[in-house]
Amino acid sequence: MAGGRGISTRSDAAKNRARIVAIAEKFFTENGLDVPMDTIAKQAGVGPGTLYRHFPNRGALIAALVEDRVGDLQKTHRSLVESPQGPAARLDQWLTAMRAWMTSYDGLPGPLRQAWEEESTPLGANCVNVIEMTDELLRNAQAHGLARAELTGRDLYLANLGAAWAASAPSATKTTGEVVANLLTRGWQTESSAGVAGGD
Amino acid sequence: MAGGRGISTRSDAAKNRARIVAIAEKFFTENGLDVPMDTIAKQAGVGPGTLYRHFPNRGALIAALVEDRVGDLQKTHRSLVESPQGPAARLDQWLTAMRAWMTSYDGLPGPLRQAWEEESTPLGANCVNVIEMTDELLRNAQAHGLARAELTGRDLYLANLGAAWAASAPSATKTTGEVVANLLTRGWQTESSAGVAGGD
Amino acid sequence: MAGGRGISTRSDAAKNRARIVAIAEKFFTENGLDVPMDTIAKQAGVGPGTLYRHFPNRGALIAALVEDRVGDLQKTHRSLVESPQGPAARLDQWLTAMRAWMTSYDGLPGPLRQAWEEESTPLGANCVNVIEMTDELLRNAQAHGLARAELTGRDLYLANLGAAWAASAPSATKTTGEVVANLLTRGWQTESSAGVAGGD
Amino acid sequence: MAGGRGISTRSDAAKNRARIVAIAEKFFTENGLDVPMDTIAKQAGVGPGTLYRHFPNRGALIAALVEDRVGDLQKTHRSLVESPQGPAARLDQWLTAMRAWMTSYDGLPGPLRQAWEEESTPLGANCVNVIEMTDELLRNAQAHGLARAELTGRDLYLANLGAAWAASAPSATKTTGEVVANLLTRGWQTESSAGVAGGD
DNA sequence: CATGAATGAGCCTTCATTCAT
DNA sequence: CATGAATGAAGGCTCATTCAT
Repeated sequence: MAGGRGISTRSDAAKNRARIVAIAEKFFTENGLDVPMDTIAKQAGVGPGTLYRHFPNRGALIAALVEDRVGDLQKTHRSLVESPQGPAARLDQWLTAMRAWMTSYDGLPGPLRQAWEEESTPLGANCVNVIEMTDELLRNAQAHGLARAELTGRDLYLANLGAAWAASAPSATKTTGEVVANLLTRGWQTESSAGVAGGD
Repeated sequence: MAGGRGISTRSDAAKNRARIVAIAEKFFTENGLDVPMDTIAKQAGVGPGTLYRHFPNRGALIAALVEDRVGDLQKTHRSLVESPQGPAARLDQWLTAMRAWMTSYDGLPGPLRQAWEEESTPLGANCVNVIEMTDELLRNAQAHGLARAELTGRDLYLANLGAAWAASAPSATKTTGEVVANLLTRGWQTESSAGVAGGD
Repeated sequence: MAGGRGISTRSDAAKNRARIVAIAEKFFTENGLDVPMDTIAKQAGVGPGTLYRHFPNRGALIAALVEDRVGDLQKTHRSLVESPQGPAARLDQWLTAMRAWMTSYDGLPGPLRQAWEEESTPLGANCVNVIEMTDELLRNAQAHGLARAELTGRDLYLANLGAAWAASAPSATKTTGEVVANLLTRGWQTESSAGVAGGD
Repeated sequence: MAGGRGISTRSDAAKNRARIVAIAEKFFTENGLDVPMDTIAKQAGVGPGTLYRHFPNRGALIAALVEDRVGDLQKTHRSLVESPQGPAARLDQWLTAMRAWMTSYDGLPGPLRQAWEEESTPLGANCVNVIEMTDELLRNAQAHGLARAELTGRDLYLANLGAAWAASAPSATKTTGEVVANLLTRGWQTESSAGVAGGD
């Protein structure tokens, strides 16, 4: 119908992709991840076929959006790595940022848990990426004796994913998230009870 | 309960209900909570109408199964309350038992998070119940200075729900659960980092 | 359970039947004929089995209620037959009363149309009865040259049933019924158009 | 409509839609409006999804079929308007045609009564349309003193709808419709009884 | 005679994804 | 490369009526 020669067509496609991403971003932010694909396509002014050309399935679309946000997260990571703060503070801030990323969209923890450690899937690749960044900051804290030695980035990742998920509970307040996070940082024990329960 | 003469007409109903519960238990355990109601009915050898007579909706069926398991949990609670162990150890064991309960069925944390603090729904009532038991053991630990004073049963409940959820990740190993739980108990910080990062 | 000897049981049954009728009357009046049988049984404090013992099916229950109202209609008929008014006025009043009967319950015209001329069904028997009463008053009017000779009670019955049905339209006003009835009485033609259209 | 190159993709959709309409027409004619949607879909050789794509609900499907028939009715209207016959005869013929339309399918009067005067629904729009055509012919008759002045198109529409409904009674004969219609035209009174009973 | 448990066909939709045009 | 039509499984639920207890 258009009849351009090739390059123009490509830019068409790029424009479409961009519009889809923008609309999906909006819808996912406002309504969570449960929006039907058709709705997104319609809003983006394209047919579902076009949507599926750019993103072979729902997961791919989510992954693309998530990837964008991972970009921001990487910036945070870089700035934390170079930050003058102590390793523990850095890790702490990192985890907070990570949880924010995990709750970018309502319902995101689900796919994130699903893709966890699946290096092959696009979403999984991002997860691995985030885990590695976590690992880096964690190791640094461990090197200074500020974080328990037996922990890994994976552990922190998954635990915080659970925290992010829990904090999205219907009757959860804003505080809820912080409390749960705090628990992950300090545990429920006091120093005097250490060794008495759990652990090791 | 079954009994001899006159009173019943319930013998058959009870039998059916029991069969439904047994089948649901089986399916939920094997395939998670997403089994179609009709499948359960069919397998139980009853019509959908009968299923819906006993359990007006999927939530009610889940609640019934969960309630059974809460029974076990209560026993655990009682034995812990009377246990000679120290308060911290008791709380620790309680939380482990609670997480086991939360993962009775694949997908259970979802409804549990949903019903959380809804006293009116059958499932919510059970949650409240569990939270209270948690609270009791927590307060006891707090009274001995073995658990941080600002925590509540709700906090521990929700955090552990998140942990239970996270530990159900597809590629999670058995260890995963323990590690996350351990994190909730002791936090990631070492003593020397306390105060440097995180909460309060 | 009661243990009376027979007569007492019978009175139990009668009491049940009466309660069912009373409740059904109430429900049908308030919510139309679409109320589920179970609802009526429950409200009447009996099991559905009992309900079905007294009334073998929904139609029978409706028929029983309708029959009660036919009783009133018969009184009206008698008083009209003995009334000093002219035959045309009597017929007119009769038709009004009949339409009121036809709309005793929302949705009644349906079953009435269905049962129409089925002498064998209980509801049909009532219809036949009403048609006969109509016929009597009509014939009287015809004998005085006040009603068109070719009409029968059946015709008037069915036409008024249609009118009753139409007057139950959602956005019908109170006037609607009267207007339609008036149409059935006088037709849409003026005298000067008689013979030009329709008829014969 | 089918066409040659490029524009379409609709050829198949149109074909499907046509098939659906044809099947629905057939089923509705033979079995009344109560045919399950799934049945129609299956018979049309399409999935239920396709059926619902074309007609978002049963009402829309009915409306589409009814609209087709309204087309015929409009032709009748035009030819009557231009007819050399007198206004009363025209109105009479119009009402007959309208009743025929109203009974296109068994059970149609129901939805028609429901949608009556709901300009917003597709079916309602058609009703309004028909009422307006009725009004036009009625006014013409009134202008010549051939129809009672106080009547409106709405009145005639609804009264005839009731007549159409009544004439669909199970044991109604072909004659029944005519008799009832005749009643609406001339009323049951003779001239000599005018004023004695009814109206005004 | 009452009870209420059981039946089970039937209904309307929704949506991720594919593929003909 | 875009379109949007088609798919079709799946799913939750109702209710008139029967019948075992």
